[in-house]
Amino acid sequence: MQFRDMTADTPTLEAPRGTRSAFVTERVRDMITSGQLEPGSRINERVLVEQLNISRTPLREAFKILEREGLISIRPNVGATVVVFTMDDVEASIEVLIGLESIGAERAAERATEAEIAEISDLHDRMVAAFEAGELMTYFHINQDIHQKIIDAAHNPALSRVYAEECARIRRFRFAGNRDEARWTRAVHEHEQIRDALIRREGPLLRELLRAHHVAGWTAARRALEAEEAATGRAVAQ
Amino acid sequence: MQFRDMTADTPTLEAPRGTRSAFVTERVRDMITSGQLEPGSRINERVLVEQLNISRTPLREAFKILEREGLISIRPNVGATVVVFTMDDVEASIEVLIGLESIGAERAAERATEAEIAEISDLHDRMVAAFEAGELMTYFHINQDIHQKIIDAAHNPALSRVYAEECARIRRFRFAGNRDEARWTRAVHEHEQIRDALIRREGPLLRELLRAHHVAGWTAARRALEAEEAATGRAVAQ
DNA sequence: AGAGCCAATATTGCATGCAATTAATCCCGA
DNA sequence: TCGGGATTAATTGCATGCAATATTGGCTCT
Repeated sequence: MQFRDMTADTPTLEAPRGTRSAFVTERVRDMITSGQLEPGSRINERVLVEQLNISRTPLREAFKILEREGLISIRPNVGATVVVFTMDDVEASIEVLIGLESIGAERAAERATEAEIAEISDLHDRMVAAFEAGELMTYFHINQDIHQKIIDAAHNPALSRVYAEECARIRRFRFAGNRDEARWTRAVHEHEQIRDALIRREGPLLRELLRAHHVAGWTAARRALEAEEAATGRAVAQ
Repeated sequence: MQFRDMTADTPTLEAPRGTRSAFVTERVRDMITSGQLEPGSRINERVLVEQLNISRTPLREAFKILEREGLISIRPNVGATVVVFTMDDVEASIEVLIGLESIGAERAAERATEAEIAEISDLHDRMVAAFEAGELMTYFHINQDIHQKIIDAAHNPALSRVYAEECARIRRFRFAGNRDEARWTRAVHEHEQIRDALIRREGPLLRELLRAHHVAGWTAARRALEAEEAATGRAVAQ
């Protein structure tokens, strides 16, 4: 089982569409989150420039964006290095996500439109289908979508933005726990309760269910990651 | 009363220190948050380049950073425009800040060191002194510092980062309510309770106090901003 | 006069070159 | 053989020029 491949989108060598800056930003971001660029390593501009067949200008613009996203660190006159995530860093982010979902849950229960709830419910069904078919990748993506859609249903643009950003940072680690069959089954069950609470618009319950869901998910994920860490002898990092 | 001058640091025309990119980023950010660059207006690269006496390269890097911060919006082949904040946008951010402080408060009550609590308590005393001296500017800065320090005391780097970012986005609007003398007095009183709750490490109480503090603060701020909006005939925006 | 189209102008996106800074290499002495 | 310092190489930061795109102004036609 390759952890690395779980959430990485297929890295097709597509031609740059839109601005080169946007293209290279997305491309380098993928290279980091997929582990292609090793955490802690320096990023050589020239190598990347040749590899992506663009000039240094858009690459350096991408660096500035990715630094702001917290994926790389730029030291003036030295260069960019891939940020190393420790287990505690991920846990800290999870804690933030829980806090964001807490407020999102209550607001979503109040403000969600029936259409939004129906869409989430529909996503849930498709996620269950993916689970039953054993399609981990599909499950992950729908899962992520459900959580974001619940947040979006709170109708708070700032919340949606911050949540999405923080989510993206730790995407790879979040669902590692579901590799455990028992945990995965349990997660699906929890999601059923989450959907029901949303349909009944029970804010406090929804909030608590989401909190417990994340705590349980992260506990399992952390265990799995620590096992992998022990096996590979490397620190967990994106 | 110039709203614009409240939080704007003295815009000294200092020489660029560090990289030009960092200098120009900070400079343009100040120009936006101070209102020098009008919300909704297009930003002309050439004008800014001449004004700041740098080339387009570092300016364009700054644009990418500021876009990521949500201060400007870049349309490819068209240019950068200053993002317009509506009242609801600010309110949404406040809601996020409340959510972040909620989780921060409980963790801070658990994890804060005695030194951190002492530092916050000290800041509080200095803030009260600024209040009694009627120094609004000083009060604002210390106030902001206190809130950030409480968050920092949660010992969650992700939380500290996200909080600081969101705080910066709406800095100008947050304390507008304190221009009302009565509200200002009340805010100081609330801060006293906040400090006491932290010293006694009463997490849930601290959390609720902070929530109420922000709600009351924003209610007053919103009222003040809407009055200003009516007076100037312009939408509230940074 | 007003709408639509075309040319002229302005502005952006990107590549490249040069200077400044840092990292790597080599040489020398202990 | 190992450490320290100077020289060389590599890398970064920035300015600038050119091509591509969007905007503006003017013109024609209805």
